[in-house]
Amino acid sequence: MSKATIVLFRNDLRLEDNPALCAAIARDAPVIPVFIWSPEEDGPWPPGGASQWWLHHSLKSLCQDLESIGLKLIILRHESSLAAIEKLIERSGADSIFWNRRYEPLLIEVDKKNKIALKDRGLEVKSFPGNLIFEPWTIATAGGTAYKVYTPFWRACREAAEEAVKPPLKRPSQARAFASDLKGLSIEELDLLPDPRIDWAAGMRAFWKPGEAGGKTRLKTFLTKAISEYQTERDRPDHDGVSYLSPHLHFGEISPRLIWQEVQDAVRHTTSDKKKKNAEVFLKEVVWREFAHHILYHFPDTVEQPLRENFRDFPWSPKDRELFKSWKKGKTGYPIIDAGMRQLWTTGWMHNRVRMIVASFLTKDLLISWNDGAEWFWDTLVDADLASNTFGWQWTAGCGADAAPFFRIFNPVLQGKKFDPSGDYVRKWVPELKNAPDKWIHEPWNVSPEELAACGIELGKTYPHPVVDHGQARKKALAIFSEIKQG
DNA sequence: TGAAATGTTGGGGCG
DNA sequence: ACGCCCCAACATTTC
Repeated sequence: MSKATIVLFRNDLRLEDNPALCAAIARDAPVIPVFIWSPEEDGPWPPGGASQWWLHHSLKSLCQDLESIGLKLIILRHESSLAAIEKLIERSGADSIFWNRRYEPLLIEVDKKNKIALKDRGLEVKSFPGNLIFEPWTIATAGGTAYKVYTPFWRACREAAEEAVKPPLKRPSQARAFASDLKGLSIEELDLLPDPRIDWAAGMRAFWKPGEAGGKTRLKTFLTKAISEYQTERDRPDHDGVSYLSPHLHFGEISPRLIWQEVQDAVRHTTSDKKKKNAEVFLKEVVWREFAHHILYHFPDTVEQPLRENFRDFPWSPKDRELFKSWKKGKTGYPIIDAGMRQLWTTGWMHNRVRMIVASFLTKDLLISWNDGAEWFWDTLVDADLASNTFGWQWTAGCGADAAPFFRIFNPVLQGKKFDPSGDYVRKWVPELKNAPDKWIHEPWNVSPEELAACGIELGKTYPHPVVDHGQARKKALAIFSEIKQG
């Protein structure tokens, strides 16, 4: 039996700049690309509903892409990835297995154990850096410790970049397929899609194109247009000012190294200092993602526990089911909050500025634990990523790395007026308010019932009263948070 | 990658 | 012309 190389696909569902795949092809033996669905290995964080929808479509796209270079993706389903791999080795006689690294604490453990077990069987096992620009252990302070503050981390990355950021690997044009037929499952058999009777995915389908080509298109579009105004436009949920790359990055449909490179290329010959500045701001955002992974790698407990220990026993309110539900469903009576939460539910995504606003509202106005917010995001976001999600929530709650100070409490009305000045974002996602004028669309409780009626609004009926008074909630939060600010 | 409270300044109205 | 007061507008401090 001819020797073959297994390539595991996990969160790197792409052909371009895929080190494991390229290395396998370079080995000049048949290549067996494999995807193993083993959500049990994610422990408490198996992919949520929105992520599974994305994964289904991304796998479809990957299958086609692999076919175009002569390969057939083998899809397996097993509680244990090791058991699935061992079976496949028996059937194929493969003598080596390559993969790109993962960085979530539990998955690092899985991959470590698998590596040892497979090496013991005499296989050549190789892991590659593919999903981050900077491996988490390569960036360290002068004292050799992990960074906990973003700016010095950014500087360290920026400095390391000239050396560390290698040109992305080309998309392979041809590969040697494994000769005999290896039976696997169809994508449908993984049963990743939500019940088709409730067409929950309609909004997601309308907005997203999962897969490598979709990611590439997003990047091209962004680089030709929005990047030039990124610094200010990225804060505008009512505009198209962001890259929309987050889900593509999470599933590895696009490589962060490729993004880095293409951004540099896009401004290399420009004479516009402004464009250069804006591109740099975008790279900084890409590196926030790296920072989140850096933190998760060095502080694996942060998935459940706050990084700052003085938050360990923080007196979060016992979760009021009704209140929490009003947040989840976008019925808090605060237009910008409700718009964001409904955008999330409909499209599987929320604008980053609005994520900060709704997260501040949950943790500071409602005093509900960031863990509960993180869980909801995990299930509903197509870009749900353990590192970024954990990091973002701890940041807002004030208990994480380089976190927002306890007194930084977003005012949903002011944020709305500032970043959605004409109310278009609210009108799009909260149609009950579509006839409200710009002037008070972010604070409908501050106008008379007559004025509301003229716009077809009746508070408590067509649109909810605010579930809490922000002014009072803020005072309460300040009192509670100030208790534990020390340390 | 906040917002509110408090402090300061300076122009204009007015006696 | 002058001082006084008022109050935006802006700056600083505080939470």
